Amino acid sequence: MIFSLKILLWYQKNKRNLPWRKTKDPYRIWLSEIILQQTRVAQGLPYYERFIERFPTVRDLANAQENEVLKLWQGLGYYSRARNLHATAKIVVDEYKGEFPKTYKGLLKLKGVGDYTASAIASICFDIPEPVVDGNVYRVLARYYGVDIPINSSKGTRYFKELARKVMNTEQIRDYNQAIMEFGAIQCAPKNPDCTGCPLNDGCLALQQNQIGELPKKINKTKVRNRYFNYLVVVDPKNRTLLQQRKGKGIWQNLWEFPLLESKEDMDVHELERSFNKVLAINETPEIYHFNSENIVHKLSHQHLYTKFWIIKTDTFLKEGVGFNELKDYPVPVLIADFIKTFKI
DNA sequence: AAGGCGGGGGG
DNA sequence: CCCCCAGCCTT
Repeated sequence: MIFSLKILLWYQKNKRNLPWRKTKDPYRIWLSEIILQQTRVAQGLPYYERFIERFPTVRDLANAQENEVLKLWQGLGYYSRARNLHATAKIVVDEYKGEFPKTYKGLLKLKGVGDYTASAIASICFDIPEPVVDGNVYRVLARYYGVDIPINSSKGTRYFKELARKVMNTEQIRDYNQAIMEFGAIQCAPKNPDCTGCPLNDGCLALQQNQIGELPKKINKTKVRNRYFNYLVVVDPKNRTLLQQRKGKGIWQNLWEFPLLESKEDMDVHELERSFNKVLAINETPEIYHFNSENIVHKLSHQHLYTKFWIIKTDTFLKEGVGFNELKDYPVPVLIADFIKTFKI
């Protein structure tokens, strides 16, 4: 039996029951694919349910405020996905009469939709024979066909897309694309895959050559940057605080946080007393103490954030202040959300 | 071609 | 602790 039929057969027996497998609605498929970018099914699933509940149609999503979309996305990471999701919903409603493009090329024009996502939507919704190549597919193909070209090189990108196209099942592309991903996620897992019980073990080159642990190959290039964050949690006489929205280029764009003083190295209370007014417009000398004496280390894949929260009690009434009980409405990074959970005035 | 962008779970 | 996840965008 050929590769694609074995994959399809395995899928029939082993596929999980997932909500986006019950529909061909482009809106729902698109939403599920954006959520699942670089995200495990288990983590994305509750977000998908909440998005569908709150935004049953693309028009509902387009009519929302970005803050609400980001709030619903909070905790899922890669927030450009949420911003692009919202922007694309508006474009689909305003410029495409509420209908998603029905071709691979048309889909590719949407913000936040790249080669993988366009292929997924095209094949699942419109039966277009375009192969998906995600992390799972890279792994399955690299192992089964014994390919040691790095998957994150430009040569690898081209090679695996071509290979995927060559071995796909065009008649059942909708099931096949989901099948090979599901196979990679469950049977051909990244670590300690169950090769003994695998229905494709007889033809698997990596298994024959004892290369399961070495494939797929990847060029490692993650460099971690250390940063020191001092969050200034102002408390005024009416128990209000200051919150601001992150703008510009870096992490957490358009999410909210307390006024931030970033430093080259760890700061103590004396340094903070000297420099807090670079960020805050407070005239008197407030009472300042730290919430955590040891840095809270928040680890992103590419940055380690050594963080202190400073409580600043001021006599000044904050005109733009936000009540602590209103913080729950603002989309914030997990780092801030964790602080809010544990901080009691 | 390379770098930036989150957060969580598993081994 | 390291790796990887239904990737995409900018430079």
